[in-house]
Amino acid sequence: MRRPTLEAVAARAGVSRATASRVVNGQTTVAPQIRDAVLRAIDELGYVPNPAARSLVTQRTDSVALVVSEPPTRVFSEDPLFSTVIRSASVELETVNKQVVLMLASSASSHARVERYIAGGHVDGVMLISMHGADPLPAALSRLRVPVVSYGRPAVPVDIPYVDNDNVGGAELAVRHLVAAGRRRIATIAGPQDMIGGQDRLTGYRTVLRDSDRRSIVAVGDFTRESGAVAMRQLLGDDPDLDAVFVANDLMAVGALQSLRQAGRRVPDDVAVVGFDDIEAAQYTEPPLTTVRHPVVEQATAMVRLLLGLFEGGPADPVILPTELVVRESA
Amino acid sequence: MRRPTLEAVAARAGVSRATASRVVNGQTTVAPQIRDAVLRAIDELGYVPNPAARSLVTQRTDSVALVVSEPPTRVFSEDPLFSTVIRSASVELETVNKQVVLMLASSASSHARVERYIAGGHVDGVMLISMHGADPLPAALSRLRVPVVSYGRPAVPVDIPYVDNDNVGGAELAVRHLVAAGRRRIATIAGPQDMIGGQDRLTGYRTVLRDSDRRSIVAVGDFTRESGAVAMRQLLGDDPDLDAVFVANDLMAVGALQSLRQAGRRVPDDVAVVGFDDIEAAQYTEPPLTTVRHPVVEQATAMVRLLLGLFEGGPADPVILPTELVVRESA
DNA sequence: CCCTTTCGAGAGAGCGCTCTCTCAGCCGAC
DNA sequence: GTCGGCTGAGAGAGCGCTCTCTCGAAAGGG
Repeated sequence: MRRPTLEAVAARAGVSRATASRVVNGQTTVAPQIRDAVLRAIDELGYVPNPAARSLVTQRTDSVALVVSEPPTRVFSEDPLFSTVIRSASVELETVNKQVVLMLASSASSHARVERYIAGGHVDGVMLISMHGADPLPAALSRLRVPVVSYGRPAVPVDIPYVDNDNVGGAELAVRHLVAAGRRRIATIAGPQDMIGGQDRLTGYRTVLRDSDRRSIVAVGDFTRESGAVAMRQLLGDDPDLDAVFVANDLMAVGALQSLRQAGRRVPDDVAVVGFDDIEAAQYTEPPLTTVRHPVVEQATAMVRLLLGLFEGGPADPVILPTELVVRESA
Repeated sequence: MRRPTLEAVAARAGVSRATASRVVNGQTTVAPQIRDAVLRAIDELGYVPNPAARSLVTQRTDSVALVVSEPPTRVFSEDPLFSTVIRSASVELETVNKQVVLMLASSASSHARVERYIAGGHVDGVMLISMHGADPLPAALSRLRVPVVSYGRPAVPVDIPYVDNDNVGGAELAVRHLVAAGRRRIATIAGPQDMIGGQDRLTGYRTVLRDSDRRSIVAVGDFTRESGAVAMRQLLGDDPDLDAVFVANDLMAVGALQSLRQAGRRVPDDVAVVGFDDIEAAQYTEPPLTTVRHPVVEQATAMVRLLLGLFEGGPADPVILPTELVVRESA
């Protein structure tokens, strides 16, 4: 009781296997009545092409890997960003009938697995989400002669086209907003300095502060809520008179708000807070969080398009998307 | 400049293709020195087996589909549950060297796509996450003669083994806690009644209220934060004297807390609140949310094991995991 | 009316692998 | 010394599909 093959379809329709194949693949050089006969046979037999046989000869698989190269327990489940990227990329790939193979590359052993898998030709291309500077995967994959694109600029210089948002510009937007509101002592909770987002957002902060003749007050977190709370306490200890803080992502900003509340500071009256990312939760904090929005969905979509472009021999130029300040009540 | 084939490996090692294949697949009937010669050839050539050719003959693909059958915009990105399930399932499948193909089946057209894909034999089995009663996918997939398991009991009776938590028992735990605390007017914000979780949690609530001689006060939400806020306002309108509310999931509970705050009710002094799910955010609400925890990671892991068991001809019995009350400050 | 062009359909050679069948060689046993 | 059994290796048939090449027939031009 096997599945019907193209051979069976051809036999039933009274044509050759080649002709049946032509119909299945939508070639136009088939006479209408023959085409109909084949389609009828396909329908009656419930024929579905065998993808393994097909990709054996075409050398294509019509699926792409989405590699999330982060310790999954920490980032993946907590940060809604990942779900959004995965969802948007899936939706976009669906439109061109390609599948997403999801791979989590957390440990060194899974790195090896991913490499082997990609090298095996299971997929036509790779979308890589990796923010850590120390990550060896971008370099390893770029050596594999498989089309690779990255969500976010790779932290190490490597020849992979990427789609990113304007982290520096976004941070500048945020800090300029605080300056314009007359804040004098503007601190920042920076992200990890081995991540591009962490670096660039700190750069933006520094640039604006320098230009507006203010002193920088920096604490460093690791993009988790908890680290934001800790960093905020530290900042308050370092400079009890600070009147604003730019936090490099919303998750840490939520933690910072918590610490400010515990320290008896009113937001925004005593301390103004601006975050970065505009995650869902930013709307529901007390008070609602002013933050820098970057177009996650568009970025994911652009990444998919970039990869599809690569398949066709298109250009491999990075794409940078603009950011936007969303003013709520926290600043 | 093609990739090396098994033929090339065999030639270099001076053996037949069959012997090279034996080495690659770890068969023991190969003499040590020949085995070493083959391994050396593999290493020198950088040989990686072609998965399409292999699965053409073995009829296996070593990958499984994870089908998320929900309108993705609404549930997927907002509910951290999904990320956790996806992550846990991926990690578990990694241990047996199988890949996850992620498929979002939101619209009718994507349902068809998923069906075609599964029918095409792209994957060895399917893990289905579908909570909606009206969803035709579980029934469709169960007809396909492919091993299928479900995360959560399918809403329509269909012959698919599943892994679920004890929704009824969990709700009873929550409501009994409120009764024990001396609450008299215990309302509930139920989930959608076309979802199993929605139904069962309401059943649990009703059972305990009946047994403890209290009147039930019900509003229905759709598991989103927003709907929780709306339902809470409605409940306060219906019965301003209510002193407790059991909310069928944490996301709605967060919305409910917001409405309670806006209505000037203190939690838990005026109104006690118990949620369900124990999502990350439950720890960070004002006040921290008392809720029913169910083991999401374990459930996902059990689902994978169930599917792997099916591959080996194992039993197809549903698995029900216990729930646990996490007491924080809201009740 | 014949030859060339075009169009539609078939034949058949692979794609790279697994796996059964076959067989050579070597051992021990009678 | 011969024979049976067993181990290790090769030959070769497919898995189901695509795609080039070939060819017949119909159509059009000289």
